[in-house]
Amino acid sequence: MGDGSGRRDEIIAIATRLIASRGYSSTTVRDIADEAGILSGSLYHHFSSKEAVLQEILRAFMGDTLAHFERIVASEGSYREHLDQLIEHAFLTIEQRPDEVRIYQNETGFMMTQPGFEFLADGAARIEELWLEQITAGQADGAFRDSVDPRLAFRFIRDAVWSTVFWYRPGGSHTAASVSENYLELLHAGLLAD
Amino acid sequence: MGDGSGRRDEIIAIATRLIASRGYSSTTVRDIADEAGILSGSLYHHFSSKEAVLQEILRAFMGDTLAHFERIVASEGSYREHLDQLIEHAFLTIEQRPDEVRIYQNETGFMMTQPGFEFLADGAARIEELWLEQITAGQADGAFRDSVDPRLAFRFIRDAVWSTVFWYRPGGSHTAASVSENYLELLHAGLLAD
Amino acid sequence: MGDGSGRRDEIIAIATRLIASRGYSSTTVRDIADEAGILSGSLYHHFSSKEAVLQEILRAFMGDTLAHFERIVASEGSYREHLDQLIEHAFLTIEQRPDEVRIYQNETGFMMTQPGFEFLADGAARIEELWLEQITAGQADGAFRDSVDPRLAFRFIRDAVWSTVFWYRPGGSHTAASVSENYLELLHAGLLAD
Amino acid sequence: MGDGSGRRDEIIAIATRLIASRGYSSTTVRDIADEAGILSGSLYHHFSSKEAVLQEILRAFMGDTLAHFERIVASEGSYREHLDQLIEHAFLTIEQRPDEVRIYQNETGFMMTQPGFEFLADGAARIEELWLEQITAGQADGAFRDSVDPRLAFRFIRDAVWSTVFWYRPGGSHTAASVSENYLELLHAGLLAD
DNA sequence: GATGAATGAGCCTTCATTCAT
DNA sequence: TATGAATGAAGGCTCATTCAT
Repeated sequence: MGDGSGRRDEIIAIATRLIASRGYSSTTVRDIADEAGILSGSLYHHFSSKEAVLQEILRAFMGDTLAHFERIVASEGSYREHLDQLIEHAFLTIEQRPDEVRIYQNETGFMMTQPGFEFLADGAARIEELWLEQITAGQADGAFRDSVDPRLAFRFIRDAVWSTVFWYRPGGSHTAASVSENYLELLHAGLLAD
Repeated sequence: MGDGSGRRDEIIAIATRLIASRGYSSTTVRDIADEAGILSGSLYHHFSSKEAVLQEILRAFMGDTLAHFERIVASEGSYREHLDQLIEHAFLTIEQRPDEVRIYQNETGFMMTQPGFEFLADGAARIEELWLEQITAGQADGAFRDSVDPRLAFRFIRDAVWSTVFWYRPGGSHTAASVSENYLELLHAGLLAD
Repeated sequence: MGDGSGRRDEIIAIATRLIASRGYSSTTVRDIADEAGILSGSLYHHFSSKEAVLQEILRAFMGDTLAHFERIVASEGSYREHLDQLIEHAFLTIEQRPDEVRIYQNETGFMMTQPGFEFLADGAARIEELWLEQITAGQADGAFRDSVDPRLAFRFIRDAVWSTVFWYRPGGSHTAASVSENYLELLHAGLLAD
Repeated sequence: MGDGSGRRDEIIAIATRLIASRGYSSTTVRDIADEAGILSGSLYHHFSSKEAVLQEILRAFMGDTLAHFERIVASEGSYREHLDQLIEHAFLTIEQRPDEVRIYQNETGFMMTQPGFEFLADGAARIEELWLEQITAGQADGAFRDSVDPRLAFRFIRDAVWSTVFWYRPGGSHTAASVSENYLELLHAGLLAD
């Protein structure tokens, strides 16, 4: 990752920015080529199709995210610490690679079922499995409230956290860290006063 | 609402279903016309443009949602009760009008800035304001934990709740009511065991 | 001519105004119907087609013009007086029925060859014939310079005069009468000083 | 002028012929593409829109005409000689580039006010100015009859001369030169015998 | 006379993709 | 690697016209 043929990486970077802001189907091959300073037909020397570009973007994102998640749950620490780290890593990703997160959030739903994008469903399944293990184990050892369906808890957290990419803007009234902190507090203890 | 000219309403219903499942830009005027049993050009007897169809769908949805929300906060009850009712109404809407919710979730981001869709930004702003009033008032009277930024709390809830439309399917292992119940518990008391 | 069924005449009047200002092919049946306060389909109770409307406008215009021209050349007076009267009548028509003149000038070229519009070519031929008689006769009796091809003289005058409809606007620096006067002087004696 | 990219020039030539004979709005992009032996969509590789084609045709015509006119009035010679040369150049243009003249005559009225076609009004204004200078100067030095409004004289000549494009056909009973000669005589000395 | 709904043909334009050079 | 030209399919939309009510 990173040793790519220069031009290819440039194009991926441009495509990522464009697709994140306009959506995949509204971003044309010409848009991408224009910003790369070449003709649209010339893109096909680097990628076999428009879909292949998206695939590459999503595959890299999914791979990295999964790898990080696996590393976290494999590390030392309590289930609660793991959960917090998973969440914190999500916020870190949103801060560092917002375009990829936006693309993932926007396009994954429609693409997941397309041929060639099976890795999306597979990855998502593995991620859910991995979170579920932490939550159920944490419920079993008394760390987490066990009246809540683990699957629902996972989706609750996942959706709340990753959705922040659509409105969080660095330089606003919150830093990524302060959003993370607030969210963790809500997640830990809820909204009701003690 | 309800007195519609029959054919128009039929077309809106078809368009709603199609746009919800394929996305606005991937749904063609021909798709809609085909399902309505007419030629694509004939759609323009009923609507001035494809965008006008989307506008009508979103406007109705936004209007109804806003009206319900206003009614809830204007009703008797504590801030906490109001918040719970707002959330429960969201889940009810997701159950009863999932296609409209899906469309709203998917298309609002890109459309909000388009001319003719100003009502989206206006409505969203009013909704945020209305939730914020409940949260801040509830913090002031001690019902809600006041260490959390009300705006972040609102977005946290909003994103977690409305996102369920993308994966909740009636007839699965959860009813809308049980999802609602689990989410409320998490929201109230958090994930950590007492 | 003139006793028409009210509604018909209204529609003809509207169509005349519209076609004069936008051109025949850019004026839609809907444009006309809108201004008449009816639906476009309802126009077909009055006219069998869009072309029929144009035909009626042009037929009336051609008929009136031809009738006037015939009356002039049949009246008492010298060839030169006749020629002046023909020209003056053209200016009068431009002042009183500019929309019809504009339509005639714009659409006649393309329409003349269409089936149903043979009256245009026929009328134009009769008009040319009628002018030519005056010019050749005037040349024969010494009133007109005979070094000029009569046919060219006719077209020269016709084109110069009728073209004024495209730029003459009442209320400007010239009245129709003063334009007529200037043109007659140029036509009589030319631009060169004596 | 002349270095054009081959294909582009071919297409412009085809479009010029077609638009001249059918009118701009009745000439379809398909018509043009068919004659060029390509698909209609392929035209957009060369031109950004149908309007852009018309714009290019008219811009070239206006530019050339204006340049010639400027050269004439800047040359040595009396006002009368200049005027005659202006007229003769118009006839030459009609003979050599009749399609462009036809398009200019037919479409300029409606297009002049469209965005992107401002050069038409600008050019027309400059041409009028340039003719007016000759006429008024010629009146001042006694060459031209000064009882005629120069503006009316200009329009009289302009309309009579350029209108010939609609009926002049080479190979008929007149050559362009003989039409030119007759018109000049009429313009110089009028129709009345001395 | 008019409405309301629809037809059918066609229009301009966009876009991913291909391929000879 | 890139260009330049083109394809082929489709897309949103317009418009004259028809016809049952």
